[in-house]
Amino acid sequence: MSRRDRLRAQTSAEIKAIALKLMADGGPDAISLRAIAREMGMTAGAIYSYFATRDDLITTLIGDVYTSAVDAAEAARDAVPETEPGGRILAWAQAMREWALANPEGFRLIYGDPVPGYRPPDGGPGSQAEARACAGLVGLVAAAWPAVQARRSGDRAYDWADFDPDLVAHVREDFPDLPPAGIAMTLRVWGRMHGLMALEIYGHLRTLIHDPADVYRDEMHDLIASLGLTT
Amino acid sequence: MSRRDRLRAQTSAEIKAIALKLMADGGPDAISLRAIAREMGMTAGAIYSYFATRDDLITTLIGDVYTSAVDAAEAARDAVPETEPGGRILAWAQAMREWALANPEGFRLIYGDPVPGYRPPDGGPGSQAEARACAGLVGLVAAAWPAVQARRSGDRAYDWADFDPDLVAHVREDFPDLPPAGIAMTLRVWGRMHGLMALEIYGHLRTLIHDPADVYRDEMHDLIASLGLTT
DNA sequence: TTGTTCTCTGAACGCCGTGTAGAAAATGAA
DNA sequence: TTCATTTTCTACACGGCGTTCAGAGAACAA
Repeated sequence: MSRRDRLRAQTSAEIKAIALKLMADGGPDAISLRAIAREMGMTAGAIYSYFATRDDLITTLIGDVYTSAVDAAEAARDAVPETEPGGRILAWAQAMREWALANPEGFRLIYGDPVPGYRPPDGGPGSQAEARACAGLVGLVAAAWPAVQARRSGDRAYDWADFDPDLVAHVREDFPDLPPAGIAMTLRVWGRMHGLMALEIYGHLRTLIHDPADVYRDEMHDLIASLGLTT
Repeated sequence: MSRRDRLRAQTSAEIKAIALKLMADGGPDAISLRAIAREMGMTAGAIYSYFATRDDLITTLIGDVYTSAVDAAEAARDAVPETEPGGRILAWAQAMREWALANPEGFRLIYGDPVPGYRPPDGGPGSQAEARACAGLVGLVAAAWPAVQARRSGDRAYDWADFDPDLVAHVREDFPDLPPAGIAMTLRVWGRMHGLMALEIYGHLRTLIHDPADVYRDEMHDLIASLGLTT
């Protein structure tokens, strides 16, 4: 790695760091090439030596931010022994919510419209982080599957063909005992964790309840119970 | 209502209609005063005779769009007899999802970051429509409350003081038998309906599952069952 | 040293929201 | 009808944005 490469990596990291700072201060909309360049004592055009377009920069940021969120969730999950699948789910859920509250703009970046006009590319670093998050959730559901199976009833019969082939391949390799319905259940779990979190971050609960933490905790306990687990 | 007032109302309606069309075509970001004026054969400044600022227009649009969503949900709910509280919940949920799929940009407008830099005012028409939606959900939960109460356990003890005074006043007037925990349960129901919908609209399920409809239906059936109801 | 590659500037283009000054039109009273 | 008032709209300006492009200058490899 030559000196030039080092400088390049350093500048690239500085661009991303300033972008994150701007986002933390003024929301995702505050990420503008001109503002970043201003902060760095450069002109906006110079950034095009590092990122082909603004959306490229956003895509990279989404990957970084998403990765940090999943890191936090995985760490919290792994702090609970595997013998407590319910506790691991709760830990994951709470870690995600706490991360979201600490990084609301990051949450918007990942799960909302990141920035005016941005459209996520297929297979970007954001997708990779999302795949990691999805894999983590599948693992949590797989660990609970024996309990889940005992109470499931009335759900639609799912087939591997209902899901993305890549996802199916990973799941069947890592969790050979999990049937297609396990993926469907994973998506439901994800949705259930996401719902109250999204409403809270986007301010829809703020005017209704003083502290949504208890409601979220109750909901997660009910989720775990509905999977046939205990905490 | 004078001729001038009529013309004014008509122009105002045209501005909103064009804004909605632009939004449907190119997403919420496509709503720009200049684009609207261009479409109307006017200059951007003229719009300031009708809306003090762009955010004012957005606020009005949010109110309209939210109202149309709640109208759809209420109509679907009322098509199911009151003797089937579970069916009414399902109808509401399905109507909401179908509305969201038919108006994804509207969903983003209501539940996401509507437009760069926009911050919702307190007590705007959006809040009113949200209050209607909230009231509808409280009603659904209140109708199910006897069944819910029989299965609830382990939840935190809630107090009226935990919630917004206005909301509490309305609830206690309309549903005198509903305890504070009923509001908490309503928020949980809302979150549960919202989660998968938000993930789907923002494209996070698209790459994982071909048709999220079944997963959403299963989740809503489980929600209804968890309230002690049947469908 | 020379030739190449990379980085950055500065200016330009066309978008945007927002103001302001003044023209033009509609209105209501005399 | 005439005139003053109110409302609506244009024209222009300001600063912001992403993006492109020619060219200056520095860093590199030979």
